[in-house]
Amino acid sequence: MQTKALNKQKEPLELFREKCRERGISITPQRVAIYSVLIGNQAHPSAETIYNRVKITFPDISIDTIYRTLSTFSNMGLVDEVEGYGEVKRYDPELKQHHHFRCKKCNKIVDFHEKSFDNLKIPKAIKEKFSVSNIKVVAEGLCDECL
Amino acid sequence: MQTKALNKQKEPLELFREKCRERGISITPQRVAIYSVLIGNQAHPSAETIYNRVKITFPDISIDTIYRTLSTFSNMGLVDEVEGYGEVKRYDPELKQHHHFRCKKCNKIVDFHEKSFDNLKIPKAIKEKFSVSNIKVVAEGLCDECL
DNA sequence: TGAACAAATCAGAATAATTCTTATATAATA
DNA sequence: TATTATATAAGAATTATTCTGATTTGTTCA
Repeated sequence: MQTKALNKQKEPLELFREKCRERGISITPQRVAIYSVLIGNQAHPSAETIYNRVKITFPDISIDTIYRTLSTFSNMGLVDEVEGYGEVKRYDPELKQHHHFRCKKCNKIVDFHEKSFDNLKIPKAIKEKFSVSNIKVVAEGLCDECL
Repeated sequence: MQTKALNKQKEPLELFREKCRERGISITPQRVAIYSVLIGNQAHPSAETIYNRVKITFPDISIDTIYRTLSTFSNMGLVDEVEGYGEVKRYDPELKQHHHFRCKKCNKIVDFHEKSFDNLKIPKAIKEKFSVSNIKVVAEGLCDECL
């Protein structure tokens, strides 16, 4: 059924448009293209990766637009910047609570869900001093390909 | 008592020398100086920060030596590279299991200890596919200064 | 619908972090 | 103490990211 496949795309794009309107952010074709690349992307892409994908349909887009747009999306809460280790920035379009496995060799980040990790109690010492908006578990090691 | 203060320095340095000998890594004055700066440093310093500290006693040291040495230390398991968000690399000399709070604004990373987080069970799906060497909890939000 | 204006884009320069290259110096070892 | 492999300094090179300035484009509202 084609309808279902189409809906998968349509829904988040409509959400995107709404969020833009709410915040008075212009809906430009570039932003739509970048957001479309992000939707459902599980690979925590870098700006460079996104740039290469968007260029296919948007050959004249500038890398600066990618960076600025990702920064805008991050401020809007449409994507998260996720932990790397001093290499390049990585972006995650998954907004539901989840956790990360990270490969120490190739820096791949893999999402996983685990209910028992979703309600960890923040220690008093931290909670009293800082304002914690999110808590996640990060497992580190070697991925299947690097093993 | 001066003795106590001195011992604090002497012990980890001896450990450092041993690890170097084990691995056949030369013990150079530069490496000793860099390791000394790291010992007990809770601030997850960057290469730049370490460079500035080491330069006080070692004015001619090269930034490249700092980078190479930190990389060597990381391979030796003397320090960990810790999660940042695409800014600069950060290093952590704390080897005991611990967890991190990270400020989303100033990128400060604060260690904390919480026994109940030390034995989280890695989900089967992850464990079966990857080799996990360490698991930690990362809390994110705003620190006291940024609030 | 179509001007007007603020906001967004492109292109390329600038900056900052990190790594590489090469010649020299030094730690380890016999 | 001489030998040799390793480490270092200096500066060039590379890469990621941001900035600048001129141009274009969404959005708004008459």
